[in-house]
Amino acid sequence: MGRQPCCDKVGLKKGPWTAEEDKKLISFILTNGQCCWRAVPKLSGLLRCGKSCRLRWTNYLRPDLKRGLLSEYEEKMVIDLHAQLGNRWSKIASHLPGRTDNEIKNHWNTHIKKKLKKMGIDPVTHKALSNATEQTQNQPQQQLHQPLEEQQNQQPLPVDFDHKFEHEKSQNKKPETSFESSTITEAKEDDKIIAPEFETMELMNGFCTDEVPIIEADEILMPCVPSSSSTSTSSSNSTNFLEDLHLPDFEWSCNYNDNSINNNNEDNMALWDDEFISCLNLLINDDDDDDDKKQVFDAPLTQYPRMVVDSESWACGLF
DNA sequence: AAAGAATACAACCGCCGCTTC
DNA sequence: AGAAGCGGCGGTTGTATTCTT
Repeated sequence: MGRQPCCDKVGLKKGPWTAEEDKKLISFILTNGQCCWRAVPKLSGLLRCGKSCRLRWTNYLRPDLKRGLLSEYEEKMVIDLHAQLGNRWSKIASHLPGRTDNEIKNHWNTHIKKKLKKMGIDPVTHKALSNATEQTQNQPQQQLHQPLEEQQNQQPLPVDFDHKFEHEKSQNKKPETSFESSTITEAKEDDKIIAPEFETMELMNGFCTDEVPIIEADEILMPCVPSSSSTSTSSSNSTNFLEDLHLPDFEWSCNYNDNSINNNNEDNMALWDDEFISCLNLLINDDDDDDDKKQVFDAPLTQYPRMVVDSESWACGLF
């Protein structure tokens, strides 16, 4: 006998989330933390299944998400990680703070794939397209989940490491991957840090940087001030109301993923600062007359003991 | 200006491994 | 021990937006 079903699937709402639903979900999670997703819809009054709530939160509502296009640096990270991990988007995403697997997957399918093809690189094998095309055309589905071991035998084409990224790397806080010690053979296990090897990559010189707006590092890691450069062109009526409200962007700790240092939580994230909280107040209280919701975020942060605000916990989806 | 095509991305679906009972 | 649920993941789809003609 297993557990109770997560939700009876009758009468559940599907499709795009409304601002009202978002508010409910945010309010619930900020006051209760992420407990079991099964319980979230019932307790928060949402007519969604827990899975849908989790997805909405992790892919869209989480305050630690970066918005906008992936920077060139991030894009190269993705390419290199993809060369090593294949379509394991969540693993790839775990190396890119503030990015979700869904976002990376979408970006890969819409931008990077095309770029690589344009550059003559097969996006699946990361080898020169002339050979790889024939291969993939003959065996179209085969390598989507190519095992790591196999990929290690098919090293990606060498790509030059653009000096621009040296700069971006230094600006972009310390990446959790170590570029210096990187070789593909170091990628022993999925969960170990897998280091890109940009130093030896030369093909990236052909990267069409003019096709993609370059986001400078200081645009990616904004200080915690309301963003005036939201990428949203359609404001107001969408479910994208978080952007409309110009919630503060989010700054990762320099020592993201550095367990030895992360014990000291309070310095790690500037997320829950006063400004963010006041934005949330706006978010929750802006249009309803539901008085008992008001002041939810007026209280000091210490009243939310379940929220551990270090970046690692956020990254792990834990409170 | 309008229509059709292309693009971007949020959300869903289904599978899988782990956990619970 | 094994049936069944849960959470997470990757693939796919639907739709809104942007671009092109």
